[in-house]
Amino acid sequence: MKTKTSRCAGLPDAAELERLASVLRLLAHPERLRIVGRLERGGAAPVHELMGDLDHTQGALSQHLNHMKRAGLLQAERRGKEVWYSIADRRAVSVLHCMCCKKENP
Amino acid sequence: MKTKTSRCAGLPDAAELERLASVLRLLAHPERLRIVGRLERGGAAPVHELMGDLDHTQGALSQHLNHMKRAGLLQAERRGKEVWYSIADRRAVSVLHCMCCKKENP
DNA sequence: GCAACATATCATGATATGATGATATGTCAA
DNA sequence: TTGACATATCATCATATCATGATATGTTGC
Repeated sequence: MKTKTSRCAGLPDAAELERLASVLRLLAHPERLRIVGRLERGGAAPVHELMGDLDHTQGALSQHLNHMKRAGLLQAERRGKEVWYSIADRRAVSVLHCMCCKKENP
Repeated sequence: MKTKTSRCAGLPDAAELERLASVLRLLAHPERLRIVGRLERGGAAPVHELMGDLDHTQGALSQHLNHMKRAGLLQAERRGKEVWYSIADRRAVSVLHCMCCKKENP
């Protein structure tokens, strides 16, 4: 027996692959990778602090944060005037770490 | 002391982040994720076999393969009329596995 | 209410990426 | 050398993404 998926058994289906790809698209951006790294190392932070650490304009940073939040990668919590962001999906950190490994096969 | 990068120490520099992001951009596509999964599970294969397994048109598949090859994610070897592709950068597989994990934090 | 601050959203033009169909190149066998 | 097969590349159009600057919303303290 040889179906179209015989060598792809166990792979996510089309809809799930589309979801995985859409999350990866968000991570596939240098500034957003920096945001993930910053939040991993420095912990949760309000936007203006991230602005200082990462050297973004306010509008651009806010859009990056909101995209990642809507995708579930980050979570946000308002504390008074500030909104504190932190990592909500550990796959963001995992992917960053994966990418920083050596690429060679063992 | 509090520099702009004090909470980002150890993160890759801007050029390296751009390189990581460009590799992730390639993986951030459902069809290319399927190609990685197929090559991981079924091993190296010529293009026409991938075409059958993955249900792509020839031109589209060839372009995906070549993009990933140029980025070093895949490698290609000609055997007679055929060109056999296989995975060259294990990060491709790692990222796919990362993405298939549960997203919840422990 | 108003001022000051923190964050979010919008509008726009520039650039990148993707799908498709056509065409070109390379390899082998007869 | 010709034909058949395998793969690569090209041209084009449609769509998505990005950066930027302007503007809007929400929060607090006075």
